[in-house]
Amino acid sequence: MSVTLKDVAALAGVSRSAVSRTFTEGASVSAKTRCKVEKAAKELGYSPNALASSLTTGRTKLIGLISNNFHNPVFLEVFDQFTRALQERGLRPLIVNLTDETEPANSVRMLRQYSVDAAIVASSTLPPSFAKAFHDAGVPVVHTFGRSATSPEVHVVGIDNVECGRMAARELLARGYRRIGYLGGPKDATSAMDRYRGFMEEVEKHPELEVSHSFAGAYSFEAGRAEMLRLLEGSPADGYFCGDDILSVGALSALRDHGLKPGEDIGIIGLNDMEMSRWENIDLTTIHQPIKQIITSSVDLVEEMLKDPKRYPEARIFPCRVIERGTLRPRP
Amino acid sequence: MSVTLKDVAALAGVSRSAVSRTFTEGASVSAKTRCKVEKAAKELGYSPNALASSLTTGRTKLIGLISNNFHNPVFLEVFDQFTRALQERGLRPLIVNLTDETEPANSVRMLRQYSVDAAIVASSTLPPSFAKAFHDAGVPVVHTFGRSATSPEVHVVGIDNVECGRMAARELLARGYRRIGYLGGPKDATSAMDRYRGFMEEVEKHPELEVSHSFAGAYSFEAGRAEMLRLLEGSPADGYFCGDDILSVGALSALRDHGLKPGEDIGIIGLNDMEMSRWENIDLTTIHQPIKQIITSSVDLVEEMLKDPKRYPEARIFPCRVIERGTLRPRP
DNA sequence: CTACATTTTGCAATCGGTTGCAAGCCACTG
DNA sequence: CAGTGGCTTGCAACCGATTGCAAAATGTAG
Repeated sequence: MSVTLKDVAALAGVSRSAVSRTFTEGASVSAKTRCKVEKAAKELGYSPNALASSLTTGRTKLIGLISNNFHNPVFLEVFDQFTRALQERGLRPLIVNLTDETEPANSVRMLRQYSVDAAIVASSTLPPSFAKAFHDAGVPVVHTFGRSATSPEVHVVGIDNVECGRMAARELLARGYRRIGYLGGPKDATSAMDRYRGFMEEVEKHPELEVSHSFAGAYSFEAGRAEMLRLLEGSPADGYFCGDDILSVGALSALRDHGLKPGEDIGIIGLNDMEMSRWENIDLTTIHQPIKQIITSSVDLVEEMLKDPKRYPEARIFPCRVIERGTLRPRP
Repeated sequence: MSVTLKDVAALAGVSRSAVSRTFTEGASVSAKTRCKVEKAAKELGYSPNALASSLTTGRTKLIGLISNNFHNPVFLEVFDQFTRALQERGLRPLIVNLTDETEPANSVRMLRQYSVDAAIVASSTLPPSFAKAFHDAGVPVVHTFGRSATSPEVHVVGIDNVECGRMAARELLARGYRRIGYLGGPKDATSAMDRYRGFMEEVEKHPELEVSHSFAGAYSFEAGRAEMLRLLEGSPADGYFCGDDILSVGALSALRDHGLKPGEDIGIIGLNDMEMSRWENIDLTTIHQPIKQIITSSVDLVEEMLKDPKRYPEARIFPCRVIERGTLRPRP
């Protein structure tokens, strides 16, 4: 079937060790044998079996990438960045699509079976305990977009969702909105609750405000749209913080159905700044989350952990900022 | 570090073979030993090392998933479906993000190093030769969304892009468009050229038509928008077949900039029927491509190939149909 | 209880590599 | 030329599993 170490060794007239050594960084081989081996390897089209070598080295370079946000377009960017960042470092993404699963047990077992060197939980909805389960099973883990904590149990890279909630509230206030609402993601998503907390904390400083809140069933267009349609049946607020860009886009679609102009009749501010939010026909004012930096940093952290699996847990929090586009009225 | 076969064998007081056999389907073990082993395994939290076993069985259950469409939202669905379909069958997706690479050599080498059982090339832009390279390297391969051929060299699952071009042309004609244009994806994409061919073939039957065509730089919103903006500078057609939904959405955005109403001033028909096309604020008339069926079928085919790697190559072509929404004028 | 068929079991080789160790090689020094 | 030290090299054990084979255990029939 496939060509192995032994075949190359035979052709080159050297021992198997010699072949192995020419293919491992920093091993001691003379220029002469290296040359012979490389020639033989090329001739046979040999490339070393990564899995076999993992048996002795204990390294597979496989990284589990676990996610559940397959209906949010921002995930396409996340996914693109992650796979590229990993590849660039010679690491291989092994994907787990959680769909609606929220228990880590299956993913943990599976990724252990494949001896992944580390796991990345890329989700803003799963609780810290999810990532913790990997840690407890001895799999180094980074929780990207996870809940930030002052004393994290596992590595977390992302944003301060509570602060983002405050930021959104302040932005609405600064633009003169007085009847304001939070339209969040699902109640069981940590990010939805954290953003809610920050938002409420800020608006409660102003007792004169009329404040409302509600939670969509998912981080999806349909859920955002459905929730906004429901709100429009009653007496809606005039400025909303939608807990995520895709919810915002759904909400914008609902406004349009009712003949309402975003930014004029009702204001919307989102969170994420996904590519689509820049599209001229969406033009969403939103809080920018530095996705690329977050992901690069996550992968950096993964690499660090490969060197030192006992690394002391750390939270890397990146600042966000408001991107002004067309869905909030201008500052006075 | 991690608990192995040997540990379980020791605790259960049986040989390593016995342990191995209790974990492999259809091996001969008595109920008694099986029970002892399972108890010991549970106690130690043992789960077999898939990579070690792959050494002897020659099966990894790893499937390479190769793609380059990370800027087209439809890929999110593709990706969701693929990862789920594979997981359901106990297979594990190992991702390769090609970005701009068009040479198969690197991916082939990498996937061979990881001994994937098969590869899926999920791309409508890469040529058949790309997938062929995997086949030639001894890696069973399915080219999903690939160019359909009457005598394929490797397994292809997808649609007949030429026929889709014809279908789009007929639809525009049936609705009374007489100045019609093709706004395709990049010229080096097989799907862009195939759709173009079918489209032209059909319109050339009607010499009275005024026909134009152009190709966007990529399958992306920006490229579609830019190309349509360019067309609007001159004298645009009044009905367009955009070679892909994301191009259509870009084009729609351009129309809006010029104060033109899609479906009234200028007609647009897309291809794919991605989720977003159903959104009320997009409402794109398009040709539906049965993505879910295509992907399920692709994974079925992968499973077949695992049983019989020498399986005779086959093209599985799925019919498409026009989904009427709001961006073409009604049939007379 | 014996003879024979059928399971069940453990031994040992194997999969494709890596690596500690000791021996071999070489050049250089005195 | 013997002695020293630094590189190279091959041997053989090992990583964590699977599996053919033969021995052992069990079951069945006479």
